[in-house]
Amino acid sequence: MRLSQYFMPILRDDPKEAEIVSHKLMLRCGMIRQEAAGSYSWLPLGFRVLKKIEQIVREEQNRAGAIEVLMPTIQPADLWRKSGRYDAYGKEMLRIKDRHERDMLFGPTNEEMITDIFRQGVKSYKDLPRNLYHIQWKFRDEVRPRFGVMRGREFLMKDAYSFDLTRQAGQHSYNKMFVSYLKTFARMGLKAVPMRAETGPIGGKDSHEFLILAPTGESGVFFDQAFLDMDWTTFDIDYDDVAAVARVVEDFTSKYAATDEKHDAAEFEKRVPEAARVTGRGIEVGHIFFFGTKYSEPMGAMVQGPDGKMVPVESGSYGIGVSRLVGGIIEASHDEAGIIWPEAVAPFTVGLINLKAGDAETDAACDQLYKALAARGVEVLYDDRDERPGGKFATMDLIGLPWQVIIGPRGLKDGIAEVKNRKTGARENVALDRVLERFGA
RNA sequence: CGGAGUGUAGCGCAGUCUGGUAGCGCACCUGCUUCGGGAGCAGGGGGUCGGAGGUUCGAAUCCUCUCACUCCGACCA
Repeated sequence: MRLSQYFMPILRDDPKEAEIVSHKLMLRCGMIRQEAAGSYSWLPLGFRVLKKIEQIVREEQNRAGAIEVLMPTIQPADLWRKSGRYDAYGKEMLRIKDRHERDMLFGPTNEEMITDIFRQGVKSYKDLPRNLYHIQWKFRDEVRPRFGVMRGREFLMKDAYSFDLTRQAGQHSYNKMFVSYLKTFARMGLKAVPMRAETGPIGGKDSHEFLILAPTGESGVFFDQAFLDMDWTTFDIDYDDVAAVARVVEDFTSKYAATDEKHDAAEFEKRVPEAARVTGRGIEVGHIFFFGTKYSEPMGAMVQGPDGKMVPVESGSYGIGVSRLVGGIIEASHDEAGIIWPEAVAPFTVGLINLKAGDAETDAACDQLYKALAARGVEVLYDDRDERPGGKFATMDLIGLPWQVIIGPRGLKDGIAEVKNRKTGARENVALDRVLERFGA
């Protein structure tokens, strides 16, 4: 993409409504635009990141055996009356009437609808287990939305729902999601520590939330330093191996980790040596629940067991805040100059800087490299604008692409480009004809 | 939902107390000089002053109502 033809409205000053760093940076980079309290348009740069995150989530859900569907944002109220949550959910649920005066609502979550879908399609224990998910916009009419996309009212969420015949099978489904969450967040460069959680309005028996460390997080967190030293990235797992999956869960839940709601100071001090006690703030990026038959019973989601008897299915639900992750990753990865995108979610991999647009030789070298990179599938944002170098550097640092390739007359004399790593700041001179291979192209 | 604040150009702000031609910086347009870490000079464009009523010869400014947004607390992917 040529920056001269892109839509990326950069701001030099922080908009005053932004309080936390991710919100400021997203606005300054032109990633989002606020439309109402807690409601944002996603501009091209932000949209690319959102889609990258969504795709990683999708791949890891599929890998763990979940099956993608898509349910509507607007739901009929009757479904919720059946589960008893229409009244219980309170004002957070946005209620709407259609032209026939039928009660509708903008879905804050989908337990009811998915259970209804499941009920129609599955009658026998032979059809279990199943795990259905979708990635869809939710609306929760928060009393006080804030912090940009971190606590919006409208937000993109992945929610999965598992259905099993027995408690034990349900536990395995829960465990699979637990492990897939570790992998999902790790792929985005995050260490999301699983912590035992309150079940809240979703209700149920077992629950963990996944939190990433960030000073602006909304929850206080207390955990064992050993978590951060664990291997989050390389463990490979056979999701059908019940014992192996359970071992990973066991491994990641055996150490102390709690949010302030569940924190027990005495236990913390007993179980964690002083030097290893980490206390700080965390951002919740995922939350999983095992709730047994809480919804299947009232919703009549029954299957016929081997003995011919009807039994309610055991189910769980599993959420990842996809749009929140965009902010969360920035909170976890930025510096004074701007964002530092982990490569897996970066809107572009390479920022190509033409230091002297209008100079025939520099233009030619940049154009050639730009086309070659693009042709080989490297995502490159080419700053071909006629601007001064300082502004270009500042913009590129601000939007935080992992790599910068800097080409100007000075280096060009010797046939070299400069390659800069945004994260480390390290620069190296690379012969122009070697830049392609430098990016695996 | 309680408490506190703010609405003036794309962004940041002054002007409001004490009514009298709507301003500044950045950004944007034109020209010249510049050009490896946010340049200089000159010229220029852009505003229903959140909205509606009222007071007044005259309202960004005073009065009434209203809407939106932000922050602090209780709740949450």
